[in-house]
Amino acid sequence: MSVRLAETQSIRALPLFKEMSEQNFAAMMDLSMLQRFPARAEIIREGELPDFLHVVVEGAVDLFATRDGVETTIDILYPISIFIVAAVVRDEPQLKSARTLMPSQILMVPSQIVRATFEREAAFAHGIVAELAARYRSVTRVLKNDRMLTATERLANWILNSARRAGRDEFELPIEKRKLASYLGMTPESYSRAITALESYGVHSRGTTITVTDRSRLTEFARPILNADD
Amino acid sequence: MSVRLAETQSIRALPLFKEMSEQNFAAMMDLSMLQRFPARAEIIREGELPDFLHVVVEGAVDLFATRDGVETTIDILYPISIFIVAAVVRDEPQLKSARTLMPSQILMVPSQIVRATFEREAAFAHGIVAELAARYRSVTRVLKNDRMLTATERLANWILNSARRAGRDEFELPIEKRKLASYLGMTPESYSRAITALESYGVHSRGTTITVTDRSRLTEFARPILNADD
DNA sequence: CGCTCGTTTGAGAGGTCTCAATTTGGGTGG
DNA sequence: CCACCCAAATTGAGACCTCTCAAACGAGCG
Repeated sequence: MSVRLAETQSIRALPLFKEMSEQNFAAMMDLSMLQRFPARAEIIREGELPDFLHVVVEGAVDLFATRDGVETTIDILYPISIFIVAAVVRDEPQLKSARTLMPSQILMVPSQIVRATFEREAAFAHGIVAELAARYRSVTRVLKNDRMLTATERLANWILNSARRAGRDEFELPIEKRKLASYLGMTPESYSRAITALESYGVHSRGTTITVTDRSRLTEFARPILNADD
Repeated sequence: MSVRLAETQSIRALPLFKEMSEQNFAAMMDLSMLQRFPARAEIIREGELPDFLHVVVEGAVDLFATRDGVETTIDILYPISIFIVAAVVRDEPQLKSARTLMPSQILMVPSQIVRATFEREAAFAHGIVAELAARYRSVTRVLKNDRMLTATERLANWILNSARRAGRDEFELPIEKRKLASYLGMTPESYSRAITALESYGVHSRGTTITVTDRSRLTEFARPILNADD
C-alpha cells in the first residue's frame, strides 16, 4: 500500500503537491495507492463514508447521483482534479458515486492522512482549498445553467466552451452522447433533438465530431451566462 | 475600518475563528468590518472580483444568479455561514449576487487578509475548508433535487427537512414564499400549486405557517434522496 | 454476419412556465 | 383604529419544453 518511487515523480508535479515539503509528501505517498481502473469501474458509491481522497491522474471520471435507478451526472473530471474532497473534509457520507469513463489512473490518499497533512502543511491546505473551490464553482455553474437555460441553450453553451478550449471550431466529443446529455441535464433523446435544432444556428454534428460553422450565430443563440467555463 | 472590541467576543466564538491564535484573530479583526444591513440590501454583485470574505453573523442572506433580469436563488444562508469563499480563494469573479433577506449583520474580512491568514494558521484554514465544503454539499444537493425530483417533491422534502430541524410538525416560513419558490427552482405560481397538491399528502399551509399533519404519508410522497439536509 | 448497445426519430403525455385576473394580507396615513 | 393601498399570493387558461415509451437505425465487436 504505497506509491512506487518512479510514479511519485509525476504526482509530485501536480499543483496540489508541488509546494509540499519533501518529508510530508513522502509520508503521504507511502500510505497512498496509485491504482489503474478499466473503463466503467465503480470507484465510490453514494452514501458511503469516504475512506480516501481521490486524484484523477489520468483518464476521466463521472460523478453522478442516483435515485430509483435513474442517474444524473453532476460533474465530469479530467486530470488533474480531486474528488470527494468535501466528504473527506467533513467526514460525512458521499453525495455522489463515481465511475471511470475510460481506463484511468487514480491516486487514493487515505482520508486520515489528508486531514492530518492538512493541519501541518499550509501549502497542501491551499491546494485542497483551491480544488474544492473549483469544484464548487463548477456545480454552481451547472445549477445556474440548469435553472436559467433551456436544454438546447445549455448544449449550445457547452459546444461554445468546448470549441474555445479546443482552440478550434472542430472537436471530438470526449464522452458518449448519453453521458453528455446527462451532464447537461437532459435525456439522450432530448440531446439528439437539441443538436439537430442547433444545425440552424451554426453547428454541425457528424458522428462524434462537432463543428461550429458560425460562431457568432451560435453565441447569439446561446446567450451565455457570464463566467462560462464548464 | 475595524471591528470594535465588544463585538469581537461573539465573533471569536464562531467555529471559524474559535481555534485561531489571539494574535492572528486580533490582526484580522483590526482590518475587518462588522456591518449592519437593512433588509433587501445588495451586498455583492455577480461578476465582480471579491474584495471581502463575508460572514453572516446575524440575519439571512440570499445568494442568487441573474440572467436577463430573471433571478434564481442558489442558496440561502443563515448564521453562521460564510459566503464568496470560492471566489476569494481563487480570486476569480463571483458567480452569484447576494442580498440580505432581513436586517442582518455581516462581518467583512478583506480577501487579502483571508489568504494571508490561511497560509499561517492551520486552524483558520480548517474552518474555511469546512465551510466551503458545506456550501459545496449544499449546492450539490440542490442540483440533485432539481434534476431528479418534481417541483412538488422538492417542496415536500424541504418541508420534511424544515420540520425535522424545527423539531416540531409546525413551523413558520423563514422567508417569502416567492423566495422559497425560487430556491426550490420553481415559480411562485408553481409553489402555490405544489403546496395545494401537498394538502392531500399530509401538509397544511395557512399564511406563513406550515403544518405536517401526516409525516409518514408525506415522506412516502417525497421519497427523499439520502443525505437530505437543505 | 449477426448481435448488442447507443443513437435517432416519432407520437403522445406530463410538468412547469407565462400571462392575466383575482384575492389576500400587511403596512400606512388619515 | 380603520380604510386604503400595494405587493404578494392564488387561481385559471393555454403554451412550451422535456420526458416517456416505442420503434427503427447504425456502428462496433465477437
